[in-house]
Amino acid sequence: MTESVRVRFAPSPTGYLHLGGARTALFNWLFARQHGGVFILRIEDTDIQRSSEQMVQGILEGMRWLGLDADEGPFFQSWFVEQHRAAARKLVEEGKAYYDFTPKEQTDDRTLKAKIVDRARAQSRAGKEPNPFRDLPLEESLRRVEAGESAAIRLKVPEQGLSRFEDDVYGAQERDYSDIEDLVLIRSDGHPLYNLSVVVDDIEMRITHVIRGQDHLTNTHKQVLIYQALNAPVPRFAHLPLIMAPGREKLSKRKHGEVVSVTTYRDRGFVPDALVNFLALLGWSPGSDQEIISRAELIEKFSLEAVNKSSAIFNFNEKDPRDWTDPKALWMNGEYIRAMPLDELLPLVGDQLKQFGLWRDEYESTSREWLARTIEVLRARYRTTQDFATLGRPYFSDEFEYDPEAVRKNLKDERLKDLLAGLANRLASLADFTHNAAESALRAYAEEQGVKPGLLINAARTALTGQAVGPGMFEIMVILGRDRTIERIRRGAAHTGTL
RNA sequence: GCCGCUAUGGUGUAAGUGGUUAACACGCCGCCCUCUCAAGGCGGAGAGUACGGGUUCGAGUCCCGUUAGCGGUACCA
Repeated sequence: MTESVRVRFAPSPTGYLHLGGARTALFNWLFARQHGGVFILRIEDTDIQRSSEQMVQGILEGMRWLGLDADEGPFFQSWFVEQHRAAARKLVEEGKAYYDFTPKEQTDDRTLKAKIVDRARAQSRAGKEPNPFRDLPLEESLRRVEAGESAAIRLKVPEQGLSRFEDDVYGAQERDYSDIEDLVLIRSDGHPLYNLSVVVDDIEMRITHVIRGQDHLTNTHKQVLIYQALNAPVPRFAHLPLIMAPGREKLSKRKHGEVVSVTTYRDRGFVPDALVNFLALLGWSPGSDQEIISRAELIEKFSLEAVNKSSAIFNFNEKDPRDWTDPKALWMNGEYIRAMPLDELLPLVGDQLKQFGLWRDEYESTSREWLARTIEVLRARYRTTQDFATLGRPYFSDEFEYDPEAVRKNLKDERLKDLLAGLANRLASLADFTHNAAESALRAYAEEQGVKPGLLINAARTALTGQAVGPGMFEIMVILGRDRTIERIRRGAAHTGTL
């Protein structure tokens, strides 16, 4: 009987779901789906001080939006603290771990990192000193603990030999036991520590493949030791290369803020499938030239063996508001907006229109066709669904700004004041206000007046939308309808020469 | 300091077991289309594969060294 695949995503709720975490979740999810396995969500909330309910909700929200549904969970690691303690006690009884009565060192986390390095440096220079409590007889240890003396529990790490495991991404891994210190399993205040907790939980949840960030690669040796001490089967491990910020900096929630938060992408108009597609290509490739890959194909083609070993840079530019995130991510999102069925795009655009106060109830009834057509016309030039509400505002509202640059370019000609007024009259007298009728009328009028049609077309576009760019001008007229077209052209005539 | 991981254009990636001028996508530039901007089509610039040594008829691919970046080194996760 072959044990079916069971994987988990185990974020700690000390911040929102960021892109690195999302990609880890995605790869776990893809792996599970591909193997018909189980994807488990476990929130590692044992760091009570830094965890918060709000962050938990944020993570859940992000995963739901991305469509990474868990088959089991969410479980909370804090539920299993007693089991973690019991496991440690068992190891002490079996002589595989011991009570360490060394008083706890005070650490202020200001200079924490430096302290760790200092200590490690001193140790590597002078050599490790054996822990005096490592071989204390069990009876004596228990007596002292019962007497109320506080002690941490440490794992006995072999003094000699080599730890090995095979990583599904990084290959064979080795580490000398002498480089691993007797790690603390349970703090002297009874609080179980990370390495113990994950292992006990992963055993309990019968995890078969641990897929997580590469920052855990070297610590995996410690965890393997705990599995062995607990007589539990060691799962397979696969570590994922890290995602870095420009300049090869670590991607940090604190430093890089919203660009790395999944919810930002939802709020700013990303299509979930597009972000999933983009994330999948960060550190993995199907081995072909294919860039646009559907979720179903991702499930089919994904493999841990094809995951890259080197870290990838997520290339956003904090200064440019138009290119607020990785240009390739924006391009890809545009591809999805262009290619996806209109029925699926409609509600996403609708959400943005609502967010910007541009929604009208008739878009769901009498104007549904109009909305669909308008989105169809606009989608070729937008990269996020939010663009419909910002760049596309003139199509949904009469209140919009005239871009000074566009006015200067298209409405500065003095003759336009009369020409536009004349054009408005011509359009008003049209029997049928259609694309072709409007175009014929405009071209005929231009010829009569001895001007190039382009002059009137570009002027009209700016009069109608305040912009110098946009869809074909007669498309715009049809979208706006006769009344608004005429009104805006007259309004535009007033703008001529204002700048 | 010690241990480990990594290294292909600006970015993301290709280049089965070493085999012709290192490929694709994004971005950038130009042309076509055209009433503008996109989209689309076509083309261009941009790396000789971090550096230095080997092995080999032949190395981005194998080996060694160096450098750089990253990770770990905690009674954090």
